[in-house]
Amino acid sequence: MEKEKNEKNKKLPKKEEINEWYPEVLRKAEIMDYGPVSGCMIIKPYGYAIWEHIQKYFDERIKKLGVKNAYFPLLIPESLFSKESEHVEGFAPEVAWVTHGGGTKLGERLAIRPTSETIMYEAYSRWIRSWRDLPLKINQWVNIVRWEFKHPTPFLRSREFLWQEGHTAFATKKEAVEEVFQILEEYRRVYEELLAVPVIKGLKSEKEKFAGAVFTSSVEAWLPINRFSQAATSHHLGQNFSKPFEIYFYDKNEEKQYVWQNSWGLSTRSIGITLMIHGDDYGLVIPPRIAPIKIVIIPIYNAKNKEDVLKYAQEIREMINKLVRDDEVVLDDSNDTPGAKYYYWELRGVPIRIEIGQRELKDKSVVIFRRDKREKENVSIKELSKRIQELFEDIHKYLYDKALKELREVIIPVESLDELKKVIEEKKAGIAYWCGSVEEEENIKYVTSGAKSVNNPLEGELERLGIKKPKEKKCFICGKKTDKIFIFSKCI
RNA sequence: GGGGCCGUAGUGUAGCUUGGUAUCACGCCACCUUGGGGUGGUGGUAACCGGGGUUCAAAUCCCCGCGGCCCCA
Repeated sequence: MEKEKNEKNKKLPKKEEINEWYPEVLRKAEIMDYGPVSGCMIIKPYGYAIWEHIQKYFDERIKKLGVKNAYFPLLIPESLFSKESEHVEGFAPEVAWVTHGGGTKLGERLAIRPTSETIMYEAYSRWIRSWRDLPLKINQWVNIVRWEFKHPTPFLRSREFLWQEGHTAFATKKEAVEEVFQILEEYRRVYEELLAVPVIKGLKSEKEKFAGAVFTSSVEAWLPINRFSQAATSHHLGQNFSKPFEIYFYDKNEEKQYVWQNSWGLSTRSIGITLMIHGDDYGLVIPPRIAPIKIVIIPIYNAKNKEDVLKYAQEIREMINKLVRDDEVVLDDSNDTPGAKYYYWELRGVPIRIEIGQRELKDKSVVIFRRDKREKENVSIKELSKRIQELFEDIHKYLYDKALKELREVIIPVESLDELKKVIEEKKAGIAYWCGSVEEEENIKYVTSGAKSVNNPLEGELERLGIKKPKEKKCFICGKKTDKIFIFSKCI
């Protein structure tokens, strides 16, 4: 009986019980912990290091596009927050308000930012005067509070989260719209190149677009909880904000013009998406490019050869230090047995493990274990550096391909609402030609008990990802002719 | 938005029906032992989610709050 219990604790079945697997593994691997308030979690160092990788990568990319970082206040006066009507309506239900300072009731409530359009644009209206002030491209890395009432899920749906929000202003609509897709492509890169997660670039439906936007584009990822997740968004705001906020400039002809604006964001949800997709029954599998610890070295010795083996392990470590940062390699010389260390580091998702014992010492080699496939191989130290680099690439590719295969298999072409209903009941996603009407989307949600439109994939996306299209180019509900294809699914 | 289940050391649990010294395992610390997939031993550490009520006495019964999970809309 006790043995049985111990065996059970070893493996964490991901597929069958992912809703328990996910928070349990995240906590055991020390990615996060719960805080005292529901939906507000602690990101522990091992999890935060992943965010730092994402930040570094994206920050460098946007700086090349001329974006500068800044910081705007957390608190937004209600009057300012309410200036754009669609925007307020969209966010009002989930805004957390500061109403008191100490014991004194404030004259005006202050919103804790659920997003920073309003507080930034108040400043933009003072900063932008001439065509020479444009384009203005500012980004901030900050926390956000949105008071969700659904069950919180670590990283994927929490009341407080971290993100970057870019807010840009242009003289012309053309420049602004171009940038929307430029940024969307950067988000695709973050997911596919860094996190090994395939995503679909596309446009949100009228119903699902950002409150206050002219249109919203997104990248979307499929999760093993049988839902799509909005992985990042890039909005074109048109002049919806510049008019109420009076953000205008005088052009070269001395004519007054309102600016054209965008906003775009990527949050810590990206961490949740990545970890949920790649993990397995042994715990996390962290893609090499963001792994806080990339290599763990396990020395295997007995009383007689301990010194020699450890010395050899040290040598190997120094070799590796040329490939990865010193803090990204761990030489685990603690007193646990090798097997115990294997399980420990596998739970934490370290991509590569190097085992070193008497045998390897003798023939100047090491055993390399790759976390993704859980396979071992023997490598001579001459080949070590090269092989590690190959493996990092290969692990990334393997994880990406595996996720892509699942994405392809889960999107099913449908020709009617009944078919969509069936597909959603089977916990998959549907793809259909659809006219995009808000009423029809409400009906879809009702009939399928909760499915939404995910997005309208951009030209070429479905081909790029190898996703099948439906045949007839007419709306699967009203039958009207249309060229627009949408994916439908439950979402988180 | 509606309904249900649950909360005991860091983790997983026993105890709750029928109120009376809180069980076991893992983990953690020390020492010995062991070492190529969770080595074995000895000793130690550590808990009743918070508040209120009932009672001589509450982990146990009642109420409120906080938190976690599930199902339906």
